[in-house]
Amino acid sequence: MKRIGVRELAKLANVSVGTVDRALHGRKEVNEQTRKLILRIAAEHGYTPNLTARALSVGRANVRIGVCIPKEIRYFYDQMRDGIFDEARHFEHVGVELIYRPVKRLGSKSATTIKSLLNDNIRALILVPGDPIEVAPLIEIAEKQRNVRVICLATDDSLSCRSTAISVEPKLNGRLAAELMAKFVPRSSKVAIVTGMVATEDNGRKVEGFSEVFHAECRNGSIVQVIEGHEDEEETYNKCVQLLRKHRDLSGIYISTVNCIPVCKAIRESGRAEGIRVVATDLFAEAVPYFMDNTLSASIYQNPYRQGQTAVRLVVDHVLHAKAFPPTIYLNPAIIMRSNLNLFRELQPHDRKTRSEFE
Amino acid sequence: MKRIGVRELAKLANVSVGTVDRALHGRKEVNEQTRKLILRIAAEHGYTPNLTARALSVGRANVRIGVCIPKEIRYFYDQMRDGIFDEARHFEHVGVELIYRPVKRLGSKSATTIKSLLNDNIRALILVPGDPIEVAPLIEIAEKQRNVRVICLATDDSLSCRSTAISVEPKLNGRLAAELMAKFVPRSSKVAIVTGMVATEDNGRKVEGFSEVFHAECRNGSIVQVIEGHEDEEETYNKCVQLLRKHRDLSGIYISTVNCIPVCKAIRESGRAEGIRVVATDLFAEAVPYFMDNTLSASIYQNPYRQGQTAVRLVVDHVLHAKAFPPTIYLNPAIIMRSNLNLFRELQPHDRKTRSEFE
DNA sequence: CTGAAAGCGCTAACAA
DNA sequence: TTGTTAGCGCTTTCAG
Repeated sequence: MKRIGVRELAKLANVSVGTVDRALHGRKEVNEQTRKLILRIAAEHGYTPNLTARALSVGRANVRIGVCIPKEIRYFYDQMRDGIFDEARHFEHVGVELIYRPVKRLGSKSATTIKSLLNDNIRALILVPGDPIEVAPLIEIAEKQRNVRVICLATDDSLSCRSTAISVEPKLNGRLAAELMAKFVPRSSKVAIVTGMVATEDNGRKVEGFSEVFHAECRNGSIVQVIEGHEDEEETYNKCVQLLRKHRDLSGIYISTVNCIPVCKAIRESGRAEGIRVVATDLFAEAVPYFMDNTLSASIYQNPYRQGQTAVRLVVDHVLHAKAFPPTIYLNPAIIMRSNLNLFRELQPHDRKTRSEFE
Repeated sequence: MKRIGVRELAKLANVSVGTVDRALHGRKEVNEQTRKLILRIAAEHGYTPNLTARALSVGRANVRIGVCIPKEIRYFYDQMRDGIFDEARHFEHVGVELIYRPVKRLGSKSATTIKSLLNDNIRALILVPGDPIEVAPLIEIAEKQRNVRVICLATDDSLSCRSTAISVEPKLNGRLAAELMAKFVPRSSKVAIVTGMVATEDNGRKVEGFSEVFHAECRNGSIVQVIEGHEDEEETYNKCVQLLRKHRDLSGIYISTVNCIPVCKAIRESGRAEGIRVVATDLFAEAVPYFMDNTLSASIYQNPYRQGQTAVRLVVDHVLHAKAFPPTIYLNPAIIMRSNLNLFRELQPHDRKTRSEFE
């Protein structure tokens, strides 16, 4: 079926393109009768606007998307940003435009940034909610008052009425780590968990997931300790040294945070890398040597690039194709091991030109 | 910096927009001198074409993509097709259009289909090369004579001059399987490989990769047998039964083909699922019970959906953004285990509407 | 309330 | 080899 345009619509309704345009956009300056007529004809003929033409006519920035993500913990959010930008670039010609206003760190108060974004005539807002309690009311305003679709990345703000959230389910993270661990270590093994703060919802659920599956899969296995490193290198290192000293028969450690280096160091220095299997989280260049010497057995990768990509894709689908947002999107985490290590984006050369977009 | 257009370029170079256009597109009908001048000015002013305008001007359906992939081994190619179609739909409005002419099975002679596609005025051709020897000359014709960019999916046709190929490197498949296996089984373990035909290049390289890494990672481990099942259920089953009978101390099997059911059946019936770790390839619904009862420990997933998606994306980038094709794209295989099983597309409800595009 | 007409930036057909 | 010009389909004045 041949696509129809405003021109033929006008002809069919015996009006001018101007009127058609007004009717299609529900502007007020049009007779209710003719408006209905035009809409009916449009529907009958399956009219869909040519978005390219619209973008051209209206002069870019049809679809402004605000982006507010942290700039630090460089690896993770760098990848996320790349995913967002790469994807957005593909939809430039239909008028997609990003307004990028990063905050310094995940903890940073983002309220003012978000507010400024909301005043910038955006259609959607992609953000990583640092403090859910601070952010939730802003999301409320965005969605309800400003008609801005909000997408949470990396972690959900379930308190709020965000349109959707994209993340790797933290519990799944833990479960997957546990399944690997249970298959790596012999029965009756003792393992430990190193985390940031259990109080953080995400970390708590990772620990929960790990614990459930580990007990189910490793016969007679036990989790001897859960260490909180508070994302601090030194604290984590010291606590690990103690852990290793205390449990001479430890055979596994699950690191549920990205902060794995101090753990690896402690293990390596203890000379017990052989006997201890480590499952970590995410990936960055400094971790590579620990994969190579087998200190790290595997890592659960949360795919920040794809999270970003997916967010933009969802917005595009929504505004351009009127596709509804799914309530939540749980991505599948990847498992990193020595063999596939070098295929991950984090380890590609930094030149943006040569780097593939297809991790 | 304000963006500059062909118009101002023309003014700056003291020529007309027509000439600018010709220069920018490296068409022959333009003086080498003026071409250089224009390009220099364009570069100096950081000219980038307005893709919206271009898309509009050039009119829709300017990017026809031929698709010739098998219809059978239903799961894998179904997913691939979905990936291709989903991605193409996003670029409909810039004139991307698919011509889908599947062949029955991977073995099927595809020459006539491909030829018909080539006569259909396509800009690019996405195909799964069944028989490289049969297909290579056709690719040659497409690329050299018809100016059609050819993209090989799932497996490379390295004989040919295809623009690019997207696949999971078979050797990596094997290596990853071996790394998992080596971590699952104790040292000095005996394992076996079940494959289709070693003579097939892909299968051969999988076996090669597995063997390399397994020997390196499993101290004193050995591969006691490589079974060729020729993708036949019965043959595979019988050979497995024999294998199990012969090697009472077998502790692992790597199945390098998708045909894992007969292997699982044989193992389960032997009552030795406990003692044998199985690493399989890809995923389909019938395999799920074997994951649930731990007959299957893991599977190396080649991500057909993403292969398809990536192919279309590459073509779009190429024609719309003049991006060069990378010589080869190796995707990262995913590792499927019990915990993340249900996140894979194969196990989602079949309703296309609810199914997410983001495995 | 409606119609006519001028572009948005680029491509391509035709003229010179 | 180069210049001129008419659109692509839509939005948006400006008149009526």
